[in-house]
Amino acid sequence: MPKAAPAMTIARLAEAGSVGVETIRFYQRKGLMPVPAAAGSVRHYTDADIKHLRFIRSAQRAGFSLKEIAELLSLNASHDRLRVQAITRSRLAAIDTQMAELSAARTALSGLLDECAQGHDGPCPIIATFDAAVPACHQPFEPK
Amino acid sequence: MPKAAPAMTIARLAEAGSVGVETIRFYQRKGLMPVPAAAGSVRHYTDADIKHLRFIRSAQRAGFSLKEIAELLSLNASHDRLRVQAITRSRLAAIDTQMAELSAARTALSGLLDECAQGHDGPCPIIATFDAAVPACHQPFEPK
DNA sequence: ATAGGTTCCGTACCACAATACGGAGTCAAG
DNA sequence: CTTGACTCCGTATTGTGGTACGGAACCTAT
Repeated sequence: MPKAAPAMTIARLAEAGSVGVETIRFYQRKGLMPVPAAAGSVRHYTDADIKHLRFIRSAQRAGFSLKEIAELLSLNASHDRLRVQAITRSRLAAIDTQMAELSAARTALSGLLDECAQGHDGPCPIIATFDAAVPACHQPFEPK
Repeated sequence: MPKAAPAMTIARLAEAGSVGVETIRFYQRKGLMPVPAAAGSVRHYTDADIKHLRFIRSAQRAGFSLKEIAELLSLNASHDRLRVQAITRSRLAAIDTQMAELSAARTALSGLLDECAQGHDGPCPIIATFDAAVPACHQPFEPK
C-alpha cells in the first residue's frame, strides 16, 4: 500500500487556497463552501475543495460579490446557463464601467501629477482642482 | 436690492452634490467637510462647499479612501506638494494594478461567456472553470 | 498517558462608508 | 400662531468581507 497522503485538514486547505482558516469557516457559514461530513470528528477536504476555493477567489477577483458567487455556485447544480450568462453579462458591463472610470481617473491624476511636479509655487494643482478657499477642517480623522 | 439667493441649507448642499443630508453630516464628523459657523441656529453653505463636496466625490471615484481624502485636504493647507505627489503616485500604481486585474477578468469572462452561449450541453463552462464535483451547499445565503 | 497543537463552534469584533432613528429645537407659510 | 418641514445632534444599525477569541474536544508524537 503506497504511503497515504497526509489527510487534508482545514489548515492545509487554507494554505492551498492562500486564505486563513477562519476565512474558510466563514465561507462555509455563508454556504459558499460545502462542509464535508466529518470522517471521525475532524473534516477532511479534497482537491475538489481546493478548486472550489480557488473558484471563489478568482470570481472575487473578477469583481463578483460573495452573494453573486453563491448564486453562481447554486446555478451550477440547476444548470441554468441563461441565468449564469445574465449574471456574467452584467458583471462584464460593470467591469466596463469601472474600467472607464478608472481610466478617466488615471488620466486626470497623471496629468495633475505632472503639473504638480513641474511648478512648486502656490497650491498644488491636484488639490486645487477644487479651488475654493478651504476653511479649517483639521479634526483628526476618526478621533477615537 | 436684487432678490437674495434662497440661502443654502444642508439639504440644498446635499442635492447639489447628489448625496444625502446624512452623508454630509457624516463627512463633517469625519473632518472631511468644514462645519460652517451657524448663522443663527441653522448653518448656511456656499459654493465653496459644493466644490469641496464635489472634490470629495471625485477623489472617491479616483479610488481614494475617505481617510486619504482627509489627508489630501489637510495637505492643501500645509502645502506639502511632495506628499501629495507621493499619495497620488501610489494611487496611480493601485489604479494600474486594478485595471490590469479587471482587464484580465474581462478577457476571461467574455471568453467564457462566448463558450457558454455556444454550446448548451453539460455544465456551463463559466462555472466549470472550477470543474470539480460540487457537493450540495445550498443553504440560503445569510439566512437571517 | 500526557503535553501541545488542531479542530470545531459560537460569538464578538474590525474597518469602511454610509444610512436610519428619535427627540428637541427652529424657521417660514398659511 | 399654529402646523409642518427642516435642522441639529447623538446614537444605533446596515452591508460587506472578513479576523479574533475562548473553551471544549480531539489527534499525534514522545
